[in-house]
Amino acid sequence: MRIVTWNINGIKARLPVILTWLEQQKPDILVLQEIKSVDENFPREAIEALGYNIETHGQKGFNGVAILSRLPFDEVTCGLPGDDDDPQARLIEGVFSHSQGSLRVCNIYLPNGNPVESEKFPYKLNWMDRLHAFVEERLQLEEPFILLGDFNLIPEEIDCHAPKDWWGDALYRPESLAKFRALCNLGLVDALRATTHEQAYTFWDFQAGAWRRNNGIRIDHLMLSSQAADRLEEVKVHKDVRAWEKPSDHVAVEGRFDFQTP
DNA sequence: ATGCCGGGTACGACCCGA
Repeated sequence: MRIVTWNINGIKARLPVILTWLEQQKPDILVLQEIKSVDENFPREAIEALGYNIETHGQKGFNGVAILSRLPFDEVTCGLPGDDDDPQARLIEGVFSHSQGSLRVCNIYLPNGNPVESEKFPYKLNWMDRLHAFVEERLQLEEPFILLGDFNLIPEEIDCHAPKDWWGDALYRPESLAKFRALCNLGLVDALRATTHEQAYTFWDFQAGAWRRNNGIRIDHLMLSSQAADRLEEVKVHKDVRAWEKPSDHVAVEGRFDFQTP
């Protein structure tokens, strides 16, 4: 089973790229961040025509997440618990069946948090506290669980081109990384780092020739419960899509697992 | 380089992203 995360930076602007890529790659599950669309305007028909079930959790203008799946959804959860007044659409989770049981796939768009002096940074840290509590509960289920998406976190020096330039940014500073490590220490495995020690960026800024100069960062992750990590076969960063016409600034990151569909 | 590009809203010019 192939499960992919991709921050597509606007579903409307990216639809041709997504459709072409889905036809080529045919992943079992594709989770999207930054759909920047309300649920009613999500282009369902074109994607359903390729054989996908769709669940969205959108909002007007910004953020928004979605799950596309060849498998039927057994359950869907929208929104991160812990603050009923939070209007930002940043989490959607689906539960699916495989031949040995269930698989829980939780798609997140973790807040960026910049600028650090603004209210956006404490929002990020608070969101991570809420995520920690949520994941702690999920792991108690002791089932295959995949937490994936745009984490807006650079885990280590190797995951950015110029660590000294990034240090202090909301994506790479002590408070953010301490919470990320605490999350990992609940028992989540970073799928890419479990399979390679090589540098593997997932984002290159549109500006300043970042792609041409390979000035990238790794912030899109698949984090696995032990029950999911035991089934991990391969991780692939679909770097080629960054060079397509009208690309997103992020690329797709795929985990291949040996779950068999019923 | 505290926004150079690119997408959003909405139709002029800001907001937002990493």
